[in-house]
Amino acid sequence: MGEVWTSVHGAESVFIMALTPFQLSSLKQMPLFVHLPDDLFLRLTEGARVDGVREGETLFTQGAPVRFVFVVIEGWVKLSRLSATGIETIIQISSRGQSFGETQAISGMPHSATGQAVSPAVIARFHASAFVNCVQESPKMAMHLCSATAAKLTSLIDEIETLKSVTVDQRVTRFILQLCPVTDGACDVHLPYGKNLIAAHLGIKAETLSRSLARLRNVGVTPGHGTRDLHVADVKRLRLDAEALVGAA
Amino acid sequence: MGEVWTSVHGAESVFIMALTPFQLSSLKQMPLFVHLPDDLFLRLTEGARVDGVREGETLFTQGAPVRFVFVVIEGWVKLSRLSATGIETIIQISSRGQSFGETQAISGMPHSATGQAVSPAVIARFHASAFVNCVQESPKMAMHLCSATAAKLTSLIDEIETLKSVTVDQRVTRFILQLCPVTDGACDVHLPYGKNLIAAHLGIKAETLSRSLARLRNVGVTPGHGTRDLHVADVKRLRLDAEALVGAA
DNA sequence: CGCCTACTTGACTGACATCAAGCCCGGTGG
DNA sequence: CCACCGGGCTTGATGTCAGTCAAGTAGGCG
Repeated sequence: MGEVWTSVHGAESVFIMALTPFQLSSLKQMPLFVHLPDDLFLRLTEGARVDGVREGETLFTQGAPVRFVFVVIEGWVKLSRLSATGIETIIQISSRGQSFGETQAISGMPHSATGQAVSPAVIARFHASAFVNCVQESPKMAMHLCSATAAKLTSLIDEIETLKSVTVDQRVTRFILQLCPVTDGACDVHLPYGKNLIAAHLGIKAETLSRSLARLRNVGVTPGHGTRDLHVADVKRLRLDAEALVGAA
Repeated sequence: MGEVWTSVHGAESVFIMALTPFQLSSLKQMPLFVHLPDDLFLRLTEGARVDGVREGETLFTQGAPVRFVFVVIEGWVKLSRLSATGIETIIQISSRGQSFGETQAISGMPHSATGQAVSPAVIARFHASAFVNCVQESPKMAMHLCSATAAKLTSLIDEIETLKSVTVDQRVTRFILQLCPVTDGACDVHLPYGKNLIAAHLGIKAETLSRSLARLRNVGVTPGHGTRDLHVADVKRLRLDAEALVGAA
């Protein structure tokens, strides 16, 4: 799948005005659209476009009116907020299948955060008005939108719980566990973006992350080949260790 | 308005099976229902009930299937989570107009947190199935549900930002500012629940809250008559001071 | 090959938690 | 009205963990 997008990847903001059948079928698999009737889906995608965006490119800005609904197809997008005094807080880092702006498009609220690519990415965008029409005409679409939003709410609640009640080592461990492709045994994981960004995402400083990773060597998390690669000796054990640390806190 | 509910307040879980006109009109004003067509609203409230609940009463439990959609009419409800090791994390403390379970009712997910009254309260509850029907039949209702959810998302994002980037004194200040009935000049505020709970809500310990309040005396926040009363010398100045503290961080 | 940036490591500081008294207020009973 | 308790709140002393500042190292890209 990735290779088909590669041509887009390399280019700088290549705009594809007419979606290829492959792009359409990819989009259709996104959580927001899986159960959408075909006719509505086709109408929705008529004004849509898919583009490759460069790392660092800003998709939308906190406080700006919602003109598009975005769906991440490939790559990583950072959701962040800038406080009055210029301090950036990372709310979430999202990838494949995540969408932005749907709820605001409906409610007419402005974007509540800024979205920025933190890797080369492929992003689909729909006109907000088309999206709203689609929801208005299809109760089914509305229901799925609600479901998608519920999932978002849950993930934010998780985030709050993590921030409030979990030590640094645990947060780092959870983050690594999320990246593990298996639930048992050994595996290698590749960090999807730089350590500075990971640290910010976890609500800590890069130095602290570094120290934490050093401590985690005791529980079988060792550096891999590159600086962005880790080796986990035993995923299941790591999960258990993470729980144990909670008890200690 | 409060006085009409008082009779309910005093009683222990008095169930009112048929809603009074007054209760209906109160409910109609809740964010979730404001723009709902009258006929749908009436159908929705047919199986609904409004009850007075005692302090400490649990409305729903994390992980349990969603049987009702709740709306807080009076009082305070604590949303919390219990980790595997028995540590409670407070997600939010909600009051008048807040609702729970709507999105989960739609998506079929279980409750993602536990809801418990932390003061005597008046709560409306609707059968989840009736609620879902209502949404299915009314795209308008679906839209408003999305709006309500968007507001929730935003408030959780605020919470995350606060937890990640704001000092204790600031969090305490923000909390007090939320309670101020005016935006300018002096005022008295009454803390809606105990300091232990407030501290947990702010993600700190009771001792830390106490010390923070002591420090805030320098910016015009002084103890009032009771232990749950505070006097704010100048709300506007307090707001400015809160910003200033951000810069220092 | 060399630079530049990202990452690591160390020493120090500071903020919040923890542990431990003590205080104050609200309630109860004399 | 006062004496007395009890729990929530406050205050102090100390510990711990993460942030800060600063130096050094290594990996990646030209």
